[in-house]
Amino acid sequence: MTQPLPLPPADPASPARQARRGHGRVTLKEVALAAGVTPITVSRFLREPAVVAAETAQRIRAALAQTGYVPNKQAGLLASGVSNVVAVLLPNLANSIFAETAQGLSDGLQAAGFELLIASTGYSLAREEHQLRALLGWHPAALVVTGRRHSPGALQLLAHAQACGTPVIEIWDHHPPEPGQRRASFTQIGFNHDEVGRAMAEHLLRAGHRVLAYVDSGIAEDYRAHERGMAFAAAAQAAGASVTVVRSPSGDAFDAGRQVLGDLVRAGPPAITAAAFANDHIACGAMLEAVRRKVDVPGRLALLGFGDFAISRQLTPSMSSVQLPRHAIGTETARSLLDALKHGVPAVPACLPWALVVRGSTAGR
Amino acid sequence: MTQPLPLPPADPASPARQARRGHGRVTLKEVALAAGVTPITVSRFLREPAVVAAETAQRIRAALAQTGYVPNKQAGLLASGVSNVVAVLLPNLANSIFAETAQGLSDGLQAAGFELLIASTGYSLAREEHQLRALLGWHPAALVVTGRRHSPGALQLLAHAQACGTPVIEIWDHHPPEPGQRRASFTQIGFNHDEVGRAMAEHLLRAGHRVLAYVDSGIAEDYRAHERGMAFAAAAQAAGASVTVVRSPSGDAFDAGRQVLGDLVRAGPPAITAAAFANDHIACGAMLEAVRRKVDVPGRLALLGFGDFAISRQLTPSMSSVQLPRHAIGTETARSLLDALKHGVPAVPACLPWALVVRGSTAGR
DNA sequence: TTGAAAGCGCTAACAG
DNA sequence: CTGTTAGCGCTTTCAA
Repeated sequence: MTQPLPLPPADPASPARQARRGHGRVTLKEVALAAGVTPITVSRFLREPAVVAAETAQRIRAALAQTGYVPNKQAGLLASGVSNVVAVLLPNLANSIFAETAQGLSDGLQAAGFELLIASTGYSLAREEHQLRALLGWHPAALVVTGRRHSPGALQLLAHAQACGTPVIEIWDHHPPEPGQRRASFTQIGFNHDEVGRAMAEHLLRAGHRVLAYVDSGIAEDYRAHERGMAFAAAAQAAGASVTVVRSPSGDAFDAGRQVLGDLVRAGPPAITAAAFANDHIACGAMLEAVRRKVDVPGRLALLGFGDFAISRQLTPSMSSVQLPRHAIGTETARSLLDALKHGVPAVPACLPWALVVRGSTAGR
Repeated sequence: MTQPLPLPPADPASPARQARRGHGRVTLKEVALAAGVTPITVSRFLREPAVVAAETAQRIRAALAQTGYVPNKQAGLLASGVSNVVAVLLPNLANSIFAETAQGLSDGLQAAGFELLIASTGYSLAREEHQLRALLGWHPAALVVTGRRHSPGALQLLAHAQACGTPVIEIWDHHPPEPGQRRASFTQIGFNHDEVGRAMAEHLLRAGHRVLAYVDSGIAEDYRAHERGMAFAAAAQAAGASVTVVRSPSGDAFDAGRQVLGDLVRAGPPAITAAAFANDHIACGAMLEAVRRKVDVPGRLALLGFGDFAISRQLTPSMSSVQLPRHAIGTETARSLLDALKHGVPAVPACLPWALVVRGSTAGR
C-alpha cells in the first residue's frame, strides 16, 4: 500500500477507503454517500438506470467508478427473495460428454442472467444426495439433475423442491414411468436409453451377427449404460441371437477396452462376432488392441461404440457409434427452464434425437 | 397436492406447511416453533450441537427432520460476513485438462466446507473480466484464476480483492515477474511454460534434429501455448537449429493435426524432421495422418505432444509428451488456500513438477 | 444453557 | 423522480 498502484475502481488510498467495513467491501451506502443520494436511489439506478434523473445518474456513475462497488449478491437475493442460481448435478465433469452439456446450459442461461452452480456426483447416488443438500442451501431457482435414478432421500428433496415451485429437470434420460412404481415425476430432457440399446442390437443383427457381446461400463452406478445393455441383450435374444454381457474393468477406459478385447476373441465357440460398448473410449481401446493383435475389424469382430467421441472417427477403421445430443441437452434444458421460470409454468419434457452412425468398424458384411 | 406422497422431510400436508413463506421454504423460525425454542437455539445447535442441552437437542433434531429444513446460505453468509465460496475461473471445462484441476480443487476444498463457483472464460480475457465481475458479487473467500495474463480491468479487480484480504491465486503458471512491467503480484501455482518449451526443444535437439517446427494452438488467447512455442523456438535457434512456427487451424483438434501434417511433410528443403505441438490432440491428429500417409514416425518426422492425454500412449507409435500436474495443481491450490484462509497469511506459491515422457514418436535416432 | 437486541447489505412497498 | 420504512433469514454480541 506504499506505492500508488493504479487501481481506478477502488484506489485504496482514496477517500472511499475509510468508509469500508471490516471485510473491506464497498457497500451501497458508501456509493450513495459519495453520490450525495440515498442507497435506494443507487440500488434503483443499478437495476433500472432509466428511472433516475440524468444528472443524478451521472453522479452515481461517478461514485460507482470511484468506489469500485461490487453488488453483494447474498444481500440482494436475500432481500428480493428471488434466486438467479440454477443448481446442476452431473456425474462427472472430466468426461467431455457432460462438460458439453454444462456448456450448453451455461450458454443458454448466462445470457438470461442466471448463474450455474455445478457439482459432480462421481456417479454415486449417495454423493448426489449429499451435493443436493448443499446446493439446496443456495435456494436455487431451478434444479437440474442427471438421470432418473436417485436415492430415496434425494427423491424427497427433489419432490419437496418441486412442490414448492422450483422446477426440477432430469437430463440425459427420457423414460416412461414404470407402471408399478409410484414416484414423483420430474421433467425429463434427454433420450431413451432402451431405444438406443435396441437400435445398437438391431444394427448388428441386420449385419448378420448372431453371437453378440455387450461391454458394460465399469462404473457400478452408470445406470444408463446398464439400461442400454439390458435393452441390447433383450432385443438380440428376442431375435434369436446370443448375448454375453461383460463388465469392463475399472481404470483407464482405453486400457479396459484393450483388456476386454482378449476375452472377446477368446470366447466361444460359438465365437463372438460383434460387440457393442458402453462408451467409445472402451470401444476404441478394444479397436486399438484388435489392430495390434491383427484381429480383423469388422471381419472377425465388429465393434460398435456409444457417444461418438472425437477420436472415434479418427481411428482406422473408423468406429461406428451413437451420436448424442450432448450440447442440445444443455441448451434445450436452458430453454425449457427459462420458459418455466418466466411464465411460472412447469418445464416441458423433451425427447432429443440421437443417431447411430455407421462407419468402418461395423461396415458391410 | 391431492394424494399424500411420502415426503418425510416436509410433507406438504403437514402442519408445517402453513407456516411457510411465499417461496415455500422452511425457515429457522419455523423449526424453532416446532421445537419449542427460539431461532437462535436452533441456529446454535446447527453450528455447535454440543452446546445445547441434550433434550433440547433431541427436540430440535425432531423438528428439523419433520420440517425438512434447509439452511439459507444467502442469509447465513450475509449475517456472518464470512464466505465459504471459492470462485474459480478456467479457460474451459470441456477440456479434460482443466476438468481434472477443478476436480482436484473440489477434492481439497469440499472437505473443508468450501463450495466452488466455477466459470469458464473460453480462453478470452474479455470474458474472464466479465465472469470475474459476476463472481465477485458472491464475495468469495478466495479467487482462483488461470494464468498470469489478464485484462487491465480484471487486473484491477484482482488487485483490489487482494488488497482487501481475499487470496488470489493464478494457476497453471509460474513465472518470474517481467522486469519492466510493474504489476501486482499474485500467488502462482503451476509451472513455467518457458522451461517446458525449452525442454521440448532440447529433447528434439538431443535426438539430432536440426529442422524443427512448433505447431501452436489455434486459440488466439492460449498464451501459455504461445509462450511454450516462443521458448521452444528461442532454444532451438540458440542451438543453431531452424524452427518454423505454424498455427493449427481451429475446429476439431484431431482434424487440425491431420491437416497440419501435410504442411509439415511438404515443407523444405530442408525438410522438417521433428515437430512439437501445443497439445496432444493436435499431435495425435498429425500422428494418425502420418500413419495413413505412411510417413515414418519418428524416422521421417518425429512428433512431440504436450499434456499426455490418455489416447497418446495408446497410438502406434506411442506419443512422446509432457506429463502435467493437472490434478496436483488443484489439490495444491486447495491446500495453499486453506492454509491462507485459516491463518490469515498469504497463499504460498508453488512450482509443480512436470515430466517429458519419451515414447515411440521421438524414439532413438 | 438459552434468549433479546441489533444488524449484515440490499430491496419491496409505499409515500412524497 | 427520490426518500422512508420495514424486513429478507440468519448470526453476532451481550445479558439472563
